[in-house]
Amino acid sequence: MPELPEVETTCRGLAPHAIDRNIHQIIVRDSRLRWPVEAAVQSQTVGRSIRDLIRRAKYILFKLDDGHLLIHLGMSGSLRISDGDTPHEKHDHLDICLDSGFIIRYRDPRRFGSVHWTADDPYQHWLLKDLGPEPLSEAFNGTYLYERSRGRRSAVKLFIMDSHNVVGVGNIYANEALFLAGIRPQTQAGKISRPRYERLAQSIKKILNDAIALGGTTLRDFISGSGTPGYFRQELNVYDRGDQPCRSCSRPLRESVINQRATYYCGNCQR
DNA sequence: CCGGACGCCTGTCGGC
DNA sequence: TGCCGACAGGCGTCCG
Repeated sequence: MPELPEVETTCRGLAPHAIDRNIHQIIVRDSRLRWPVEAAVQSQTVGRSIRDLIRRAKYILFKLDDGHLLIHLGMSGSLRISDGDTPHEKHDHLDICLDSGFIIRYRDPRRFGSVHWTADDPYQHWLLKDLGPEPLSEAFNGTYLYERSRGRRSAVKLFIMDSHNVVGVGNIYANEALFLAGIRPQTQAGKISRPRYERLAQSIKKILNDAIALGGTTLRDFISGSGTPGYFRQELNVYDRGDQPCRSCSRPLRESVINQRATYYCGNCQR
């Protein structure tokens, strides 16, 4: 599913088509997403203009003249620009029809994503209000991770995937960042030193920035807002490379499971 | 409070 | 070829 770079890429792809366009119509073909699509998503948005598109964590915020649309892509969701003549396909659950004739089309086979409307400060929405800092902000750094992790006994991989601690880091980039930082994923978060957290924070920033620069990672079906795949897959050092040679030391990579999630690391380079 | 497991849902892939 | 289980990029909720 989309992690931060894929959501950012989606946002950037949509923005030129979306900003300053008026919402002409919203078609909801299936409201049974992670959270039911409420009537307000249609009733409060039609006739409004989109003034900005902002990413917060893995949410895409459509700033309207009045209120905000919030969209999360879940595990299998995508938002892409479609021309008005393209017929909808299976799993195309919602269309945002613009006055330009283009459609922002939401597809989500597994329906783990969701769409909301809020009149109030979107950052105070119940789904957003308890989120941790953005990983690419200055507030996120080694000192923050170090202090936040004291006394935590869970695996560092889970610690950085917990959106209360830092947002946007999913399974792919958690694996990749820990490889770059030379830290074993199963290490207890509370036992890692400050200098190692400095390196981990920098690794997370680097991996996310590099992935954004290449349009994200396409494993099977991710496509950007403008319809192109991401090219970061070829840059992955460990994810989905169990038993293949480490790109740094050539020893076979290891694969294990942490909290029901596939975990990849190099037993030699990561300690 | 913390940590871990579960479930939501569909599609795909590997093994038999 | 067909069936069946495992697994997949997330995350809110529940339980101990």
